[in-house]
Amino acid sequence: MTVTSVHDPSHREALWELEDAFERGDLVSLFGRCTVTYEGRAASDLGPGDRLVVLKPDGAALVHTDEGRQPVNWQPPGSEHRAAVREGRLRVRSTRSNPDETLTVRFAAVHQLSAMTVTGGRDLTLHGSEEDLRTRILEYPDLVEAGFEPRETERPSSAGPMDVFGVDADGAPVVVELKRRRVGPDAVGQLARYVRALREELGIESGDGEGDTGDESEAARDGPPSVRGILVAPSVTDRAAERLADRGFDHVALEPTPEE
Amino acid sequence: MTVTSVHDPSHREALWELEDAFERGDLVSLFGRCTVTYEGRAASDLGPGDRLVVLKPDGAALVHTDEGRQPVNWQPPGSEHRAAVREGRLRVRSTRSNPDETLTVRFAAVHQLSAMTVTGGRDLTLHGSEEDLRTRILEYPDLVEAGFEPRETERPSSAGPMDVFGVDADGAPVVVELKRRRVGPDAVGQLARYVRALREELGIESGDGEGDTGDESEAARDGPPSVRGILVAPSVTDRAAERLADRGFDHVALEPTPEE
DNA sequence: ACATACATGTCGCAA
DNA sequence: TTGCGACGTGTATGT
Repeated sequence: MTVTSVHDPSHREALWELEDAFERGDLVSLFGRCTVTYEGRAASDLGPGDRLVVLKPDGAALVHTDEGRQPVNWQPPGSEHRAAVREGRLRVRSTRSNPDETLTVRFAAVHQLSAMTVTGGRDLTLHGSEEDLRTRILEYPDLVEAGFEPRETERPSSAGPMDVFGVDADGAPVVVELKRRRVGPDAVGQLARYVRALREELGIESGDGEGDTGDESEAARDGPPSVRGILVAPSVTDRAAERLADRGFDHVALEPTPEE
Repeated sequence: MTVTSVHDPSHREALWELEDAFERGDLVSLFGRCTVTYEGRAASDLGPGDRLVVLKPDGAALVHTDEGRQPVNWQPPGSEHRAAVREGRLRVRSTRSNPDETLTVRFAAVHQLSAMTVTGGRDLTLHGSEEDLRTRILEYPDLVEAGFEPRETERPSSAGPMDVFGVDADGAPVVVELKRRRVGPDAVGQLARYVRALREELGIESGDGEGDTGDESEAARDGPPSVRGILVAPSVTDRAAERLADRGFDHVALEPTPEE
């Protein structure tokens, strides 16, 4: 079954098993009492305690306590695991460069070590992402607005690619920003950057500005159609709604997948 | 030693051990061949393969393949684990509400099950965060600018709390936005929101505007001191630098911790 | 519970 | 390699 398992190994036994597991490219799970130090983008110290250490053949390292979704310490894939016995204790060290980072786990005791050769798929099929929302809109553009016509996705601009570019029923250019979930003010800023970039590109006077003082939102009412901005998201926070209004943008409430 | 470990248990044995482990509040590590389905904020399916499943007493659940720092599937803390045998197979299900989410792991075979009662600290001391950067600046304000005087941290505004508020050598109000690492355009937008909010609050005409057309950044030279914006970060991207210039903001290159 | 911003975010993609 | 934005982001904090 290609699973190795050792209960309460000596530090030296644990070292042998670890080195064999690294050699085989196994996924390793290590229970033990240990301290952890990290130095790299930041630096951290973790005092003695029981933890679960996971060492992956791709270089990823995870140190988990009994709480939280996040590891208390970790190392990204691409790192290199090394094990050694120093002063009679097992020490596992994972390092990478760019940036230079080192994770060191020093064991007071190893309670359990397991290693498994992994086979089988790792492809996840996910539904409900922003891409699903885009697909949905391209298939049913009227969900955005009656008469809306998508022209391009990921359209490039000086501010980066806009999610969907199209024209409204009056032929006015429309920038659509998609979010799969409720959004805050940041998304409005993003949309604003795209709209602004497109206005510059099209040589349109930014008549309604960026709403810097919040009192210019009516400037676009009468003139020729400028570039419109539409934020498509399930919902928006109050502050986001304010900023949308300031900028003269619209919000369309839409879920990435149809409601049941 | 409070570690339970079972090699190649039957599905029913695995169930018993799991239930005991849940009862004890153990941290569980489970090697096995399984499929995973998730339904909640999104929905996903994962075909058969060998995986490491971690079940924490706080409700967190993690499904790891042999690759990546991130679990391929998970459930946040606060969820409830339940185990059962259905059609002769072990099934582990973790659910939570708000939002309603369910993670289901169906095992074809359990290779290894370990459970550990966790003791010891889980407090991490971390250095190099944004808070360290703030501390550094409050201690040595000249790092921001000669004559800079911090007045308040987390100062409230209609756009949210600004990292540091102070005055420059001329007595002009200054909003400082801190970032612990190299930043993109989003950070400039954040700073702009705070500056804008403070200008409104102080009743200052936004004379130098937002630099919408990029040619007004000198407007503030002669008039009374307006609100300045300073972005303190190790470095900025080109696009962020552009936006800083547009808005008439300054960038100060500074690391969260002194260089060695 | 909601809103907001940080994070050693991680991850994927494109220039 | 860097830049940029999505993510079932998670996590803490304030309201």
